[in-house]
Amino acid sequence: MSEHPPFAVTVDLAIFTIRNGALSVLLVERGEDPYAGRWALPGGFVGPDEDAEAAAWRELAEETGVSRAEAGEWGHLEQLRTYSAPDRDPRMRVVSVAHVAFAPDLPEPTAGSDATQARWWAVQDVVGEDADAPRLAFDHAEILADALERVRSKLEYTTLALQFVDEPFTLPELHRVYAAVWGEAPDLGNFRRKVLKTPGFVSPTDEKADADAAGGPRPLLYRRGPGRTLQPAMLRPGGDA
Amino acid sequence: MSEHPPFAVTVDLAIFTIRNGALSVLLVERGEDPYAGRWALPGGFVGPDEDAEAAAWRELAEETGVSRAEAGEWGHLEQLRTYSAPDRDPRMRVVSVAHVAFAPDLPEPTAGSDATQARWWAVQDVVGEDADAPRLAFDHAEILADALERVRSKLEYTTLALQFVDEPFTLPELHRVYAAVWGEAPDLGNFRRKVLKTPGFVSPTDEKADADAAGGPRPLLYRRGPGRTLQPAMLRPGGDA
DNA sequence: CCATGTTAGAGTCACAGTGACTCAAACGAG
DNA sequence: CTCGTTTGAGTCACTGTGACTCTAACATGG
Repeated sequence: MSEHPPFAVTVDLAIFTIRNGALSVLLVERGEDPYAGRWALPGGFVGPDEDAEAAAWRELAEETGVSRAEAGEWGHLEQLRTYSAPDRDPRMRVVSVAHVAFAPDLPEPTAGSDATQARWWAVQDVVGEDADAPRLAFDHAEILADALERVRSKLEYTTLALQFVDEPFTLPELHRVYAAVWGEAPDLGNFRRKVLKTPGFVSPTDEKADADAAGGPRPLLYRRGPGRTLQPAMLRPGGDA
Repeated sequence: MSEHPPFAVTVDLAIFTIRNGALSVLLVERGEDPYAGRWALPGGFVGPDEDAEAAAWRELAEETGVSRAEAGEWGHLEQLRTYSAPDRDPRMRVVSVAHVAFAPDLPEPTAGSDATQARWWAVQDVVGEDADAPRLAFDHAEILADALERVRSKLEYTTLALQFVDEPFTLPELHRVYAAVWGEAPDLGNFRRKVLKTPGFVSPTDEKADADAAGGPRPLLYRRGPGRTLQPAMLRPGGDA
């Protein structure tokens, strides 16, 4: 009872956004061993006077280069799960409380202190088994896979997609969020019906979007509604897995 | 970068079962300060060579008095979330990886080393605001509330209810699991239709249960099916909250 | 042995939500 | 002005659900 082994506690973040129509995640290149030169999820140690969530917010603000107050306005952050395999860090015993964060399109990030550079990666280019896909450091490939599953399933039963668009937005824009995250989007007509019939999902404005080079009518603009859950859920097209 | 504050890492378990038709949770009475005499969730420190899940399995076996191999057969255990408020333990910085476990009716438990006694509590008697409801130690009331929400929602979209019954079982028995966990049960006829139409939920046998003192036809016996998810979900009767 | 109360399980009906469509109108580009 | 694209309205068949009813199988008490 008196010999508790010493642990270090960190947070790791899977920060998602949508860039150029593709779901993207922020990765940092490690500057030091172990895994020097490999890409990793941003993260850091939990401070003596903060809990894991506060540490995650702090890292989110640092890593994206916006102030913490600003981050609180647009961002959504939640705990994912904790990874604690004894050998996940070769140096010492490190337990990581992983978090997931969502944000609308952000500027190119600035590198943190312990990383040489940071940039957005299309998720497809990271989880793929291609030769040029980066092999992530530590167990971050597993964390990213879990985070990805979390985002995809949360789109089903919450209004989380709103976190990926800037206000005001159009329904086709919101529809493209689903397309980017799920890889496959529901039928646009049915999607509109579902969103508009769900109380509190979006609130309409009486304005129309600016003209689009692609042609077509100018779609109506909406704002985020107060609703947080979808009942019943929006179903993934091929989502039996 | 070189001064990482020292943390202790523990696991806490919310172990649920159904006793006398009521959802119940295992609590231990603390024998020492802090919170001596108060009831708490069972738990313990994560060992140097195990991850949090292994520690949780070990504690589950210890606390319920069955061997770990046996526990693996009937039990289901999963990580809930991690609690890391800086002041959650007055002695030192302790981060707890909480887990949830489900089991069919178990014998009265044996006390662990650091607890004077352990027993099953009906969940209703613990979360209630009654005068004789125990005030749980640490932040365990919050953990229990989160665990309870996890069980209730998992019943909706998984076949988790199977973990609460012994094989073979009848559909009315399974129905009473939903009644106990949700407080309110769906209509029995509709429940049967839903369960039987869901592929892989239950597999029928050609035997009937023994006679019941309450009368009525002897219900058919079933076994657990291989399916793990429900699509679409089973809806809670008043479950808008 | 019969009447009575209880319960398992089958079945019915109306309704909400969904997938897969079609169609008209609004727009930019050539 | 024409053509291709896109928004948004609308239709139709089908699935799943909630709220029922009805019958038959049981135990118990007279």
